[in-house]
Amino acid sequence: MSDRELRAVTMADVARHAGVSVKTVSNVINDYPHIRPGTRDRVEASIAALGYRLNLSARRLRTRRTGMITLAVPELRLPYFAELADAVIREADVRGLTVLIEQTGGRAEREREVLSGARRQLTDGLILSPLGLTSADRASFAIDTPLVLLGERVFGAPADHVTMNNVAAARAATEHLLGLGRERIAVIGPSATDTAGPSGVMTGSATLRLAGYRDALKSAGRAFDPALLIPAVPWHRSAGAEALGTFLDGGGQVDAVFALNDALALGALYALHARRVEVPETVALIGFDDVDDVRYATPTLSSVAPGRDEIARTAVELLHARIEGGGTSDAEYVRVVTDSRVIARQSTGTDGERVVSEQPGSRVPVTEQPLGASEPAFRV
Amino acid sequence: MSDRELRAVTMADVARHAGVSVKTVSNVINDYPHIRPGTRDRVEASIAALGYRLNLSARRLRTRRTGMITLAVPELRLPYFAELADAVIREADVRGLTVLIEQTGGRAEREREVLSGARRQLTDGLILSPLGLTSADRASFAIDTPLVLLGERVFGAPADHVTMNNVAAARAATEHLLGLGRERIAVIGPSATDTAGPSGVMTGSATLRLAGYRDALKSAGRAFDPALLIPAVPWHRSAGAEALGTFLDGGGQVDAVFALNDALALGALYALHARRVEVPETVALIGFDDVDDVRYATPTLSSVAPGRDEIARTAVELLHARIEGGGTSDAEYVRVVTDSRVIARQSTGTDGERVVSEQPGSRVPVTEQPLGASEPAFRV
DNA sequence: CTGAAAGCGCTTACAG
DNA sequence: CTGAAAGCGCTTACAG
Repeated sequence: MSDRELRAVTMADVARHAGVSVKTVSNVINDYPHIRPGTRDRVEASIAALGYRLNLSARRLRTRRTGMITLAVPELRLPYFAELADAVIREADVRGLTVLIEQTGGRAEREREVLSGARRQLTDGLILSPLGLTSADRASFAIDTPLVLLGERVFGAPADHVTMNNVAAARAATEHLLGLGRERIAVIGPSATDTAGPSGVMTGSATLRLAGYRDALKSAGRAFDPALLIPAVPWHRSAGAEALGTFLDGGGQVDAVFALNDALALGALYALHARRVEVPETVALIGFDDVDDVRYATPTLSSVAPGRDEIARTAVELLHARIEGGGTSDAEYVRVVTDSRVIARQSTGTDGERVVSEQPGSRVPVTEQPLGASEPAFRV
Repeated sequence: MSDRELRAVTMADVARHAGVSVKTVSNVINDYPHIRPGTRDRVEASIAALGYRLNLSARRLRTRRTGMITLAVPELRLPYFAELADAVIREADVRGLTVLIEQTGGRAEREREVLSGARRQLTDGLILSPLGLTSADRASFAIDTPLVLLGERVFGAPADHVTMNNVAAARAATEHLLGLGRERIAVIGPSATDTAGPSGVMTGSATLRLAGYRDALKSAGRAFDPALLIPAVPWHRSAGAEALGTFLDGGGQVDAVFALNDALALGALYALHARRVEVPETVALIGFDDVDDVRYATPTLSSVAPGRDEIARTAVELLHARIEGGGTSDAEYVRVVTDSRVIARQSTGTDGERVVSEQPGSRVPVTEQPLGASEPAFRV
């Protein structure tokens, strides 16, 4: 005999019981001002007495608001995204928003579904970290719900963007390795196409971080050696271990490794250990993301802290503002680049933890690109 | 000029456009049988032409179903829970359910909120992994929504349970260490109260796993030495590193460590490395949970695979059945114990990966406990 | 299959 | 503040 089968207690019941109008009950529940304390008490007593509970579906039908937002990430089991989700949930909580998490697996098809599928209307807005879709799919992002994009996969879409300071941070990470006197610095994580850079247009974390790496080499007067680029996809530990392992077993010689994310770095560390290569003595190693794990690796892993909490906070703030603002029709969007820091630990010869450098972010308005245009902002 | 401000396209509009009744449109959308193909095509063409989209809030108000379930875990950034959430989302997807994730931080107050707060009605049911609430709070679990409990913190609550095979698996893990000839096996993770066991009633992963450890010692004719219990709370890497570090620095002598979860084990590994203690030569180490990380630790970490995917699948299945069944009023609930396996890796002297033993699970009906009664099922 | 209509439980403009 | 009522967009029993 569950309550669910019975007629629900409604606001009208509460109003009758308390001897007030429905409007007053609604006012009490929604915390509107100008209610006499006595009236409020009476209503609250009636709510308790009748066991009344607000029906959220009814409210939503009326207000067209769900109070929820969606966070769509590739995979929750990747520590970076688990930590990001954690941070987004906390930030949303502060604003009274509830977070729905979608996993896309980094597949373009799932990302499109998240943007315009049936579930889209479960929430008032979307924070999406695309991996499968690219700038070429820009039209897919023109949806009539508030949208904030994360990462560097897509540019020129009609949405606010929050991105890491990839080029500057990668450059600083490379400079850190150069500062240790390392000469042959491998990069784990680019794919074959990143190394080429079709038409010079840069998108994707790999391409941007690679550009930072090349910047650093250039400034130091070092030659860029394509043989030191070690492709690895996806950016999981297993791929990092396999890629570096194969490289080393094939006679590859390096004295430092810049892994394009921490999962790859942890995999690389595993491959180095397995071959009895000393870290940092023989090979120095740095990752990117500064996930919790790196503090407990042996040796502890140097990494780039890309401002995960700032990303979460900014994304929720921007989305919330768009939701409150009511429309997504403004032709002007904002691109926020977060502050990042290079953090040295044992894997680059520092005991304990030391902030080696900081890369300030920025916040700039971006005028919507015509859908046909290419995005020239990030040419090398 | 966003669509959100305009009057929405409704089923009535579609019906008018297609020249059919609203009922027919509803039938098409809900995939009911007995619709002539021609009619279906006409309706679908009208839906496309008008850009119609079903209003989920309206449907929910009518059907009292949300199509969503809540998963409440302590923290998403703990790898075990990130992996569990990942698995639950996949299982729910298969059944057309969407998952809302709540983080409780393991705080009793937040857990109570999840059980009966305003957000409870956002979804049709709840999978909760309690950490703060105990069997003493059993009354809090008597809610009128379908509920599945995870873990071993709470017994006798009016809900289905899915738990790991803690005692048997911990016993097997300890036997694995004994089989290596280890004599002084420390346990990281119990709290002060677990070691005592008030009134002999056992709840909590720590107590159950500790019982398995003692079982194994007893069967092997070894004495139990309370000095080898190393308290560590919460079960994070940092706590594991600190706890074992302090123990070793205080002159503690061990040749093996059983960490009550993998995070503690990874922290312990860090503490051992920091003190140049060789693993597994000097100290063998095994964890519990078999999270992804342990495969990439150096050495790779032995662990207990507790059946995470089975837990996710079973929990979603049970919850789904309760939701479809409509009520939670049956006095009979089910307790599912999953199959587990002890997996040996380098930290216990195995190169590669080897399943050392398997512990079969079970599925038993449980009659609801009177709220006043104590739970005698798991006395030592 | 159709057609007309009730009702889910809110919020909110309206008249006082 | 009150009171009576419209309307959000569905689903579904009802009569055909």
